[in-house]
Amino acid sequence: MRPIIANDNHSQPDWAAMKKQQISTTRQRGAILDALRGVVTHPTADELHRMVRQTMPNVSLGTVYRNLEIMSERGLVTKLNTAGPQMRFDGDTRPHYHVRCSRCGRVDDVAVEPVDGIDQAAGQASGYAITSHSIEFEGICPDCASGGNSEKDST
Amino acid sequence: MRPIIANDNHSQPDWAAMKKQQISTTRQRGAILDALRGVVTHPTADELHRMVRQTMPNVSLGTVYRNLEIMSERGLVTKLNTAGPQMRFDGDTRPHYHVRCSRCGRVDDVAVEPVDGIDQAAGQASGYAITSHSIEFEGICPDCASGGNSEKDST
DNA sequence: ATATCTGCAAAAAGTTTGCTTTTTA
DNA sequence: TAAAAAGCAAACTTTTTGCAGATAT
Repeated sequence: MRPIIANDNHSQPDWAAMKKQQISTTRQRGAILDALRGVVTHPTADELHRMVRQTMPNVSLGTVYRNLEIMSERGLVTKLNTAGPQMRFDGDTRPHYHVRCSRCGRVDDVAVEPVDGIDQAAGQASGYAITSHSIEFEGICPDCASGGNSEKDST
Repeated sequence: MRPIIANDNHSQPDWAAMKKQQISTTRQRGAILDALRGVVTHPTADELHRMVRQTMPNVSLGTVYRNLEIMSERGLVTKLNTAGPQMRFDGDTRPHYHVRCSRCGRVDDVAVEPVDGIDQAAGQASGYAITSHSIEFEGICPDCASGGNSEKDST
């Protein structure tokens, strides 16, 4: 069970990654990437906007969207296709699976080994040229299970 | 490879299923369920609306949404969490996986055996009480691969 | 008869876009 | 100083909702 640790002590944003991808290194972009990498959750654009605003109060939501888009194109972050009406983003671009709490909507990583050979089987069964797959588990998170929290309800 | 066949000759809508689920049997609801069961694709609400309108021209989009919602709650249809901005629906409620064409956005069934034991592994790894999982493959569909069509582009 | 449902239109929610000014290379 | 990006607001797309009239049990 490989722990997926958040990168919490940011002295400097990861300008190197941006330079390598040939996108300009703006303060906002740095802050957005930092915020996303600083959490193990999978925030929506709006949540990220609120996070970034704590240190940079007039970043606009449009900027957050634009940067998440460009950074996902360049492989610095990942767009998640989880259930629910909003896009979610992941600062960990290594392949891994996700689980969504059907009660509160929270999305966590699942550290199981990638299922092997399934892309090939799916290719044969469907006739598609498969490039990847994603798995989303659904269940009740520990917090919700322990009677605790009773947030959103996003089933 | 179990073929998933569409139910194309509808003499009568499936009133029995609705009665069993205690929801009233309206013409619109019957037509929507019929339309969805009549295709192997996974239409959006809007596509379904257009399909139903061919035989029932003043069904409203709101009615389509409301019925898909209630029928998915009662297990007559399934809401799909595929990538892309729109919800898609599936008239086949048996557990199975899906593949989405990254070029044209089309979504098909994938007849591979459900991966066994993975829910338990995910439960241990995450601490969630897992109830289910879904897999979405991504790739290029045969039509797009053969140079043919060049529709939406929904990557 | 009464509860449920429909059609319509307006409202919400989420995301994208146009434009002007500011920042980066 | 030319190209890219930010901020702001308006536009767009998809889904939900309120309400009056119609339909189902």
